[in-house]
Amino acid sequence: HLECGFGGACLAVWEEERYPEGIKWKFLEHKGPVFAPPYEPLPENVKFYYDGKVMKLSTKAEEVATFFAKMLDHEYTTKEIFRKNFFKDWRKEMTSEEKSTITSLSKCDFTHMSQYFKAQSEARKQMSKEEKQKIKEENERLLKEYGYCVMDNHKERIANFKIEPPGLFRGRGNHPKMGMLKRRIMPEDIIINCSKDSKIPAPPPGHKWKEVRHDNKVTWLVSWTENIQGSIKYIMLNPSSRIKGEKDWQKYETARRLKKCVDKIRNQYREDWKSKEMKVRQRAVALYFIDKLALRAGNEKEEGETADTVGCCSLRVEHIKLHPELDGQEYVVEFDFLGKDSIRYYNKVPVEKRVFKNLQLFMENKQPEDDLFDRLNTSILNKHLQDLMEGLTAKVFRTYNASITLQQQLKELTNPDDNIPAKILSYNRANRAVAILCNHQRAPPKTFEKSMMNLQSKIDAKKEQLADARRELKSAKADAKVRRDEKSKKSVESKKKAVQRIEEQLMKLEVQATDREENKQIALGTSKLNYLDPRISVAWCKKWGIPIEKIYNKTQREKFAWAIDMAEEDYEF
DNA sequence: AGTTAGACTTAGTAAAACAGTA
DNA sequence: TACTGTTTTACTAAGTCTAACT
Repeated sequence: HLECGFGGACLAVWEEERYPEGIKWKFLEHKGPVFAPPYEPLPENVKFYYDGKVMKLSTKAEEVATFFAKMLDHEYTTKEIFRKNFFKDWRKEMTSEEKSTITSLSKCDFTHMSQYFKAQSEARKQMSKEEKQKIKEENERLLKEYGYCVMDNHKERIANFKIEPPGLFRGRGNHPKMGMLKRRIMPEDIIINCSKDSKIPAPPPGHKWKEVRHDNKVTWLVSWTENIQGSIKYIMLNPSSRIKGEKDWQKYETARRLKKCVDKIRNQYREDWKSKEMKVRQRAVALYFIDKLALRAGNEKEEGETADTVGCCSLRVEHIKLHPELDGQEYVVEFDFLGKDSIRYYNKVPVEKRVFKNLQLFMENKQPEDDLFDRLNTSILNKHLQDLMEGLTAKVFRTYNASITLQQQLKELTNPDDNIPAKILSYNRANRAVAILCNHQRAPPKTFEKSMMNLQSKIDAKKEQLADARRELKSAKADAKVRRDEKSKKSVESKKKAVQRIEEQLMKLEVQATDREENKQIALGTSKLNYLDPRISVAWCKKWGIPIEKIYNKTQREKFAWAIDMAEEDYEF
């Protein structure tokens, strides 16, 4: 309570009990995962052709073939790496006979299979209401049975209780493993984690779990090893759960602690730009980028295992260009690299002279593919940060800068005289400033142009409606002047109201248009969900009388329940 | 100090659900 | 009621960071 400043009255779920260091729970009971439905072989009449001739595939080979057939319309089935990886893995599933016959992917004809799946999905769309209802009910039953667990004294929602079905791997960007077969996960691959005194979930009949363990130092319920990267996948709780909410709260508290010492840290790294030690200078310049530009830390990645993307510490010489002068500004650094998810980061930033000179130094005698910060990695950087503040790591700067930006922008942009839609536009703009800072992008929605046109025609229609209403008001006024009776006075009043109402509607539409246009390629969700201290938003809503539902939908309100409960209108990040 | 496994957060996209309208 | 555009949810890949190990 001292920490949250909430006083003794709060007995919210997320802070009712403190565990000793590292202990995550005392009791954990769940039903285990839901497996992907077994493969259903194609009907006899759906054919696969090799080299122009019908060929009946073994069940295993057929299953993998259907994965490819389902993706046929996608551009990546034309990519060489995808095809090569797919074919290699597909051949592993073939019988020796199939292997000797099928030697070239380009001779494979999946079009009939593809048509069949298209027809299937068409049929699914055309299903009757009753059939759809039945499916919905089945899903609800599954959720009810497997979608919840008991952790300590609470029934909690599980985030992903379904095991990922087999299919073809498609990484993002230019991924060297695209097209590889993601194998089917069996109970024998699964590790169950639950408490000893709980009812241990039963494996499907005829199967066994790989292991059942009782580790209360971790939060996951189920894990398995995935075959593409060999990494571990987990089933964990929903963001609305106590265990996630508490962690989220902690994250923002760490960022708030950074707020208290960020000036000192900034002074420190500016000093370090002058250090005799190259390692210290590199660390200081990198930290400056992380702080100023909200770059990610940039761990090393194994070459050939993933797409070639970088973060701050892994920047290479080829990713920046130095301009002593550009467009009337001095010491401009031009960044151009692929970050997480192969999203391009492109930015031209004027920097301080010392930073610029240091960068020139770091780049001396290097090839484009050499590391910019050759004496630095995330581990060195984070160790240093740890010394500056307990719990400080590179990512805290992103959280801190995102949240502080939201708070500043809200202060700056909110106009007390605005109505609610206009205030919400201001909120979205503040949110947008953060999304731009963090480089959260999205592909422009496929229907974007069309939807803008629709909105514009709505606006035009509304304008005409407004003009009509005004004309009517005018004539009613004239009429009232002549007649001077109650009835015509009343008519003027109601016409006035009508004009007002339409004006408001028009304004709302125009605001919506602006908002949408500005948002074309920017994704607000990621920052809202992961970087913005929700208490800032809650406080803002309280201060301006905006219903919280206008800012957070149901899921978001569940995730941020702790903040909605905690924050008052005077909350300061 | 470097390497790797493990656990957890952050990320964009596709599918599903919903809401508004013809 | 069917359709269409928008919002929400599901999905799972791709990061960060710690700790154990060498």
